[in-house]
Amino acid sequence: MGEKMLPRAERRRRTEGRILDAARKLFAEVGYERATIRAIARSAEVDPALVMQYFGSKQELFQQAVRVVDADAATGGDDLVERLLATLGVKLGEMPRSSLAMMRSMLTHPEAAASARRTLGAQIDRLAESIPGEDARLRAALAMTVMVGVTVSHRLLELDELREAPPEEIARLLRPGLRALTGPDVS
Amino acid sequence: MGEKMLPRAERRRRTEGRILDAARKLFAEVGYERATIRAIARSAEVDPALVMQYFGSKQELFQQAVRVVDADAATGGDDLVERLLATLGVKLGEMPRSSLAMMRSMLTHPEAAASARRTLGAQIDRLAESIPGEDARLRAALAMTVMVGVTVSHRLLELDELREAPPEEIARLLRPGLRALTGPDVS
DNA sequence: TTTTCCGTTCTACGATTGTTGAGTCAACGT
DNA sequence: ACGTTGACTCAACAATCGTAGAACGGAAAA
Repeated sequence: MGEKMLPRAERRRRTEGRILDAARKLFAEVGYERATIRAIARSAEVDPALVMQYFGSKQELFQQAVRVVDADAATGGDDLVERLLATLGVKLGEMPRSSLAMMRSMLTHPEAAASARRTLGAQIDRLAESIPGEDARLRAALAMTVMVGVTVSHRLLELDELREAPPEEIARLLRPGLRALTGPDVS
Repeated sequence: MGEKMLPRAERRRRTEGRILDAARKLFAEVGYERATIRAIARSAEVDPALVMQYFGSKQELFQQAVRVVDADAATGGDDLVERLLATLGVKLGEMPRSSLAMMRSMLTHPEAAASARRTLGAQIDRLAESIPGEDARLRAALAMTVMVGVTVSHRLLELDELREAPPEEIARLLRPGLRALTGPDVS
């Protein structure tokens, strides 16, 4: 029908991509445990066994699905706080599926938790470099904590109050607090 | 050995309590899906079938386990922000097991998510009454969002940076941001 | 005591899960 | 043209899950 005959390598790349996309979608929607390999395969229009053959195990499929390209330094020129708000996706309402997949599972799946701690740790390190004072790391951690809270509440819990509000409004209200955290002066 | 002969009603109450405690413990530690009825029963030193007989289903057991007494207005005299920080348990490092159980599962278990939304919504309502301005609800929601972030990162993800920090320090750094959110003046 | 009740356990069912190995068929190298 | 590779499917296994029903045994009621 719609699928023409393609060279083997190309065809493989595409199905592998379809599987990864379906995996990211389902992991992000229902988390690691409830995202069945069978459901993922069905969503990718593929036999469940193929998923195993390509990725070895559900565990490895998950790891590959949440592996991030880590290219969020795109908006690098801006202010520190502005970069945070942009990364949060609060301005555009968008966010990479892989990150959502990781966050959805981080409370119930040990490997996802480890992955989340690693990612958060790295961002805390990077953030702490731009913060003066001895408690730079703690401040950075708390800033990331705010990001986690907003993302979880907005994107995963889908709290009405946040979904209804315009992104710029959220960013505007969050700004002072983040400045107080990352800035040098605290009462 | 240690268990004396007790009147039937009393004995029932105790085992039921043991089951609920074990359920709260496991739900809080590994979340709804991974907290097996068999594991809960083993932790309560009881046969799995008994759990079913008492609570009907795993779903009902969970609901009863996370049902909160909602008595956190104890520290009612304090300031608004101080009450928030106290409720967060950031000062004492404690938090009710039932709340942790609910939060652990809220991203992957639909009913837990609904329960979390309900609880958060109620607290947002209560908080919004003390906040002036038209965006009171959004401000209240964002304040709760911060609480969610800190709790998730600290108590559930067990982020090193937060675990190592003294609670008062965390409260001190969070205060300005929460004041900016709940207070009347924003830049 | 005898009989009824009920806290508790034993055993098992059916469904679903991750995972495996044999099999099919078209695309490839020669 | 031909044998081989590799993408892909079929069917099944073992384990684990929530759950149901029958049975035991001691406490309560008669």
